[in-house]
Amino acid sequence: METRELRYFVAVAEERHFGRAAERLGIAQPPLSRAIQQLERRVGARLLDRTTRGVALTEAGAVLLAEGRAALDAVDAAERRARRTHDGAGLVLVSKAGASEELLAKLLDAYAAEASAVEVDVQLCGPGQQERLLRDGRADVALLHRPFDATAGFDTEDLTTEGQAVFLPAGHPLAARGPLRMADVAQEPLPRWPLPDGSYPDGPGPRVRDTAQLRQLVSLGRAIAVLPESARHGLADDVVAVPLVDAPPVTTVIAWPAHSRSRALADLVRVAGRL
Amino acid sequence: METRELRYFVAVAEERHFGRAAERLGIAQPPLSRAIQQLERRVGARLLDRTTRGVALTEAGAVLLAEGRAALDAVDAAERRARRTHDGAGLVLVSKAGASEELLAKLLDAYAAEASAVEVDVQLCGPGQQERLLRDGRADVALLHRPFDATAGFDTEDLTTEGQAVFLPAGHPLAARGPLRMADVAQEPLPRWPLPDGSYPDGPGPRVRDTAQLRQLVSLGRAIAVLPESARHGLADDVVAVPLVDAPPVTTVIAWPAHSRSRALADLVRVAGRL
DNA sequence: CTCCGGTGATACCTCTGGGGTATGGGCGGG
DNA sequence: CCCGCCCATACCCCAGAGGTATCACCGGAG
Repeated sequence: METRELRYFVAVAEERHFGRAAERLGIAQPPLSRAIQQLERRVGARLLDRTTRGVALTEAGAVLLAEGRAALDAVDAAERRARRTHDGAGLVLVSKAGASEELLAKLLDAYAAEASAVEVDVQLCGPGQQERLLRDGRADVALLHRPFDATAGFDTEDLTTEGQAVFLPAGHPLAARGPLRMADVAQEPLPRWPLPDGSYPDGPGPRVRDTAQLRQLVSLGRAIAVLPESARHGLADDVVAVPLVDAPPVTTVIAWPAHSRSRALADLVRVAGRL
Repeated sequence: METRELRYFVAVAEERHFGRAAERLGIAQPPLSRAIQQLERRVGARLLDRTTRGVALTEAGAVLLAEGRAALDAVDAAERRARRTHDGAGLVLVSKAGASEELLAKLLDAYAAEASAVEVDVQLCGPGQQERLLRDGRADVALLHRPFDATAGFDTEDLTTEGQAVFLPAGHPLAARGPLRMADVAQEPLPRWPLPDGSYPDGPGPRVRDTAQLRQLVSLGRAIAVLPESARHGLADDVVAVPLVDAPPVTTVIAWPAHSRSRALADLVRVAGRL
């Protein structure tokens, strides 16, 4: 199976429409139809149910969509990592903006002190995007937070575990009370995080893309946030953090693709483990 | 990057020789040379150092070889799993021959009793091959044994942990003594297991491919074996198992590709977790 | 030093098959 | 019932993958 065929299939499966998929791929619709037919012959299975209104995935098609996305990411990763190796670029570390800031700073300092340290390119992103970056080779290593981020398919090492706290504007009624419970904040307008496809769930609450944005909204009195304790690091005094005693603990882990074997990555992980 | 290019590159990188790689690929050498040049232009990096005696990998080439193999496995997996879904085939479970036999039997029985059970195709193989089968889609789920098997990149769930024992022919001098220590068997001719590439390390000791073979050799008095305790299950009385008190414990885990989401697999894992 | 064998690269040809345009067939909605 | 939307088919073109013949280069044997 060629990656071209797989890319074509993924486009059609996602658009559920040959015309739109062809446009997205920059080709005409008829060759796309033919390519999918050829792919179906090759796989030996019908992948799409065609109707006059569009297409639907068969069971086999759904499997090929899921597995094919992973395969395309792996191919992209191979190309990107080879190119970056040639360019002499260092490691790309990805972390959620505003999360584990202190830990990240310590890690970067400690690693930079190593004799064999290479340049570390830090990339910040919103939640749920790190896994994708790690999978398609745009990043080499990530800081993830269990149980929020999926660590499936990566090698990981636990770094720290901490409780969560409620972050409130200084004047908020709950700010004066002692430690809170989940029930205390159940009625508050919690922010909405994007789903994996980039859209937001319906409902009240402001839309946020990362913790840094959220911090600003809290400071503006437009939202309250439930975040790991360490998010209080570097906070101005217009936001207060109140421990949330019955929230599940959050573990920060360092994660990397399972088959990675580079010296630089191994050093970074070793340094992280010693923090 | 097309899978064809990647396959060509992996062949040349493995053979370290354009002529042999071309033969293996079933094409002539000149188009292979051109394809690699085109790949190097596309990646933007020299991947091979050509000499008049053959080729050597550059650093970028080594990265592309490692990542490319994983990517090709992922592409193969996508195709195989889609085909098997269409054919209505059930799950393929792979386990090492002779290992965890009782656990495997219980798992298969318990799963078969589920209302929504599908057919489970059991495939037995030698050590170190399960990961490959899981990665390239020839299997859906595996029983692995930590710390012997690499579980990196898979989702896993621990099933049982057990100690190891020495398996001896009934008349062996050590068979009469009580529990043994590692030092007691250090001088014995332990069997040689194949390396990941299929070859065997140099040295004394018989070559074995799986635990079932090994059991027969022990019974014939040609070898002694260090295996998890559960390997004593179903053993004839011409072989005795003596506990090895200071051997590292072995954990049997059930493992599956991280992105697998099939109902049948989820059921099987759930059943395994309840054993 | 020369020559030979083996290695990858180049030149040039062939023809497969991927992509384009034009058009057909079939179904749902107004 | 007809129009519009959507995917499939027919047919053409040419980029590019693959083949053969040959070259250029280097190491080693004599």
